[in-house]
Amino acid sequence: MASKATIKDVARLAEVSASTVSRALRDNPRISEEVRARVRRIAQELDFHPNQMARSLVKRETRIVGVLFAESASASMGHPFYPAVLQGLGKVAGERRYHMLLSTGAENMSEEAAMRDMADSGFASGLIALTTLTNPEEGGGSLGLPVVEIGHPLNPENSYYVDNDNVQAGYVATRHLLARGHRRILFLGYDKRFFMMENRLKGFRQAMAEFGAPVEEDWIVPARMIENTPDFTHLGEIFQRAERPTAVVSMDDPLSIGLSGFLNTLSLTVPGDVSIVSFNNTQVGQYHTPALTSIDVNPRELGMRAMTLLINILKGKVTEPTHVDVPFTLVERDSVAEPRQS
Amino acid sequence: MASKATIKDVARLAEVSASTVSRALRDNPRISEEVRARVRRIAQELDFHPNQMARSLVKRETRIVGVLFAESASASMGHPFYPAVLQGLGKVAGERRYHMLLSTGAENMSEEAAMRDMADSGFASGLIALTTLTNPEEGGGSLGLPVVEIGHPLNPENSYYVDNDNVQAGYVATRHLLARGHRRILFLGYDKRFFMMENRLKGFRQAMAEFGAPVEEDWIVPARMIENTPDFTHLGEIFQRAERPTAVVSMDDPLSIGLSGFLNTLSLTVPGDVSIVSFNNTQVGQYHTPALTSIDVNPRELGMRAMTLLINILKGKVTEPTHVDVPFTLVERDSVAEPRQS
DNA sequence: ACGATTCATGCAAACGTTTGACCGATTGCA
DNA sequence: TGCAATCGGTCAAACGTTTGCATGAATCGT
Repeated sequence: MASKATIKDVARLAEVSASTVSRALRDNPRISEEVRARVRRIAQELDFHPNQMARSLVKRETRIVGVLFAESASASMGHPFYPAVLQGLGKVAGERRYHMLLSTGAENMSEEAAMRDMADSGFASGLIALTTLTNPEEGGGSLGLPVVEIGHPLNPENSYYVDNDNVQAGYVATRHLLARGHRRILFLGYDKRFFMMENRLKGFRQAMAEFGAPVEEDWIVPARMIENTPDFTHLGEIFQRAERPTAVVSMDDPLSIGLSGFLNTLSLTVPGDVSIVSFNNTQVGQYHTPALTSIDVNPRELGMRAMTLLINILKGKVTEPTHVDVPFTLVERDSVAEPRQS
Repeated sequence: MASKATIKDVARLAEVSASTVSRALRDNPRISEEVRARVRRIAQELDFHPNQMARSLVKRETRIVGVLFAESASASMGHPFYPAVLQGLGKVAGERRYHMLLSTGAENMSEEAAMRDMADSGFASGLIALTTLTNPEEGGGSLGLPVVEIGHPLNPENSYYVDNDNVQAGYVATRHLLARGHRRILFLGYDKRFFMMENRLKGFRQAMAEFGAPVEEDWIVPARMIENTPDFTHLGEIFQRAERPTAVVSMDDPLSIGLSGFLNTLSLTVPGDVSIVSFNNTQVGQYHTPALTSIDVNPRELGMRAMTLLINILKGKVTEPTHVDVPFTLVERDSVAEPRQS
């Protein structure tokens, strides 16, 4: 019991060769029932567990997939989107008996570098990456590992990825407001570093065009952050005009909550004066007053699909670049109303 | 470039033996500057990265720590506490260049089983466990791996663990109410399966005794759950009495929010009619109206300390069973007021 | 100038598996 | 009865490192 039993110990006690033990335990048909049973028993008694290192060394595969969150795993977890994805990943990983290796690359390591690091470490058989940027620096050579991305990849043509249809999402969010009569709509939280945002904006424009509503270019505004909390002071002027926006499509619940508070300081109420359609359908948005109407991008499902896809790739069941689209849902709550007659 | 370069490839091109390459790359002083430089260069050119499997096999250590969340990693992530500790773990793991392996043991695997599984897999050099139960089934033999627990372990005497002082936390929470004049205080969310709860309750009793407030035993109530959301109907009777509680110590923010809503249905307001001191200081509690006064148990710090401790153990810097206490803070917001004159 | 140190490197064994090649004994078929 | 196929198992090589020991060359002290 002192140190772990090896396959040789089992072999000796079962009076067979190591190869036989290996085969017996793996249910190789060339081993007789009798021997198999004996080996099994001994292995049990010795509490033998094959050394995965040795195993992986010769088989050149591990049942480990590397999981890579943008901007160092460590930072991300603040937003509930990531835990949700992780939960999805974990669920199917568990079911399929895979382990997840979290890269937590050094502080300011680039996405690319982190991926390389993870791949080079040799522990993972495949990678899941929450890659979100529009231009990571230089793809570089292949990693020699299958990679499934969550989000919109650089080269959709030859990538495996799972994603939402973000232009559709942007479209639906906007149409929801348009259909209730809004025409002066502001797009909040734009960040051109993210594909996602580009696409949502595209959907926004589509919907606006469809309803013949004009798009004011300076009503497409990024979220300004001061020490991690949004700053809205630059919106003051826009919302104090007579012709102010009557509705906002906002890219994230926390952002929307901030906006809601800011509007209150201007004596504008939500949804009375300004309606909001938000994204991510988080708990905080749900508990906020008013409860936010928000698009749920289904992060858990994103995770599940990504892990399933990767495992299928690893098993050789999938070989062609594949794209899976995870449906989103608009959940209606209390932050949208019809615009006041003006 | 097809398949990865091995140490032998480097050796051949550098015209030295494999052992020399190994030593050169690890800065063994027995290698001359000249050779070291040459080997380095070649390794670089070949984009050589030592195979960690092989390496770990002979060194019998990996730079991987297994991380184990109670009730299957996958389920936990719903509550922000877990991502926060994961964030802490990840931060120091990254800094120290360790990887984290998430166990996602099969669906209904016990904590013990999951730990064994993780240990047997042979990938992890140490374990971090968020073990919370008062009685896991049978400790069983040692795992042969150092384990750091987050939370109160079964055998504090010979365990490594990091935890809050939960009796003190319970005490402080309760005193906060007592000091404002409350005497009829209900303890909500008790669950005897958790050490944590036992301790907080102990602190509760201490404070009550200190202020000479009587403890009604049936005011120590568990959280009843219906499909994952709390059910308060059984509290109706208690809160409709004339001598109802004027304050509640509640074990979790989401629970408190539920309670708050329930009280409203009884035409009781928070904090006007009932004050609440909550635990976990989550975002939802912060955004809720009224914003919750809540005890922050500092989950991120818990994670950081746990990882630091484990790595120190692995490096042999710590050998004696150690306990680190992470301070909590009571953050005051709007859910506590003085009781109405009655 | 010579044996004793030190220095820089190579050799080979180990780490614990898996797996293709091999081998003797049964069995099947004609 | 002879020969091939099948069965049940063993042997040894391989996976890619690390590391104790051996070795030959250079350096040193006397």
